[in-house]
Amino acid sequence: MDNKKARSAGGSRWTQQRAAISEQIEKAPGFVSAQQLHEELMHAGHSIGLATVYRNLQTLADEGLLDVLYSDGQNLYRSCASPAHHHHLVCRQCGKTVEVYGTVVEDWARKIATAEGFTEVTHTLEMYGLCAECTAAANGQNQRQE
Amino acid sequence: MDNKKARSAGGSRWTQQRAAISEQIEKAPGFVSAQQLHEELMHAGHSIGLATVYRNLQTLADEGLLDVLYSDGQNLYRSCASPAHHHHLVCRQCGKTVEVYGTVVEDWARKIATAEGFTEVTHTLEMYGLCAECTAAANGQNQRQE
DNA sequence: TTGGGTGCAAATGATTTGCAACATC
DNA sequence: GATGTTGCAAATCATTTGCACCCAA
Repeated sequence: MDNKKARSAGGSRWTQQRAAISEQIEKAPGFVSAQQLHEELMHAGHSIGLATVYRNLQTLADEGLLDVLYSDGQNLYRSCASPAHHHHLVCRQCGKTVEVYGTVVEDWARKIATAEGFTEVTHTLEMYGLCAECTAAANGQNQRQE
Repeated sequence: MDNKKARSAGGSRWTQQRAAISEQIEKAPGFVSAQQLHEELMHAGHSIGLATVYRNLQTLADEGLLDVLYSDGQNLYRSCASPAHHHHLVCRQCGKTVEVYGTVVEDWARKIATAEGFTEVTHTLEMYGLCAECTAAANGQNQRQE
């Protein structure tokens, strides 16, 4: 659960700061930005430099312990529960996130890429929508908002 | 072909600058950054402000005439040939881009999202890899570079 | 001990914005 | 002629970095 240290790569040390960051991001319900996380950490009583948060977030992401998402001009991070490759279905309205597993996309991507002669293929896939609650809310208040 | 004006939304004017930008980006072989495009325009003899390039790129993208891609801390734009939804397979090395069509991902995404109760689903999918040439080049020079 | 980690503040770099001059409709 | 657009420069803002000090191994 919180024993991320074991999963950490060899080259990096397990400091208090990293522990705090790692812990805090797991509490977050969805994706959070570095700044957001830093603020939360400060409120939680920790005293960590913003740069340290950035540095660790990057390191943790590199080690595969975090998922990264780019949105609105900034990177958002999220604790990555499973080491398995997966995607996200994020609610545009409330931010609710569902982790989606499945090899359909992977297989398809690999097939297409191979057909084109590409190797070392990776991909990024994110899905956005309105979750059930937000859809209901939207319909209840106004037919269409744009 | 180059009659993008017709496709332009009603609220925006078709200025020389927008025409130049629109034209230049169509010549680009792959994705280009705003700065890159601006530089090319200057070289091509046009005198356009960087801000104008940014503004137009955004507008054009909003109108669906351009594809946007975020990579390496900046947005990259590319002329969107077909109005049809498609994805890209980009070579990490040389930037060669292949447009990929197919409904596999779309169908899958819609199915998953619906199952989770989401509506108004959209998604982003980009694929990266090494194209045939770059793969060959990489193998020829060194077994593995990292 | 000792090299990686941290904190701070300054630096960077892409993108945005205020505002007066200007072109398009 | 009115209004959206352009240009420039200054302003933002997320992220990075230099460097002296500190701590985990």
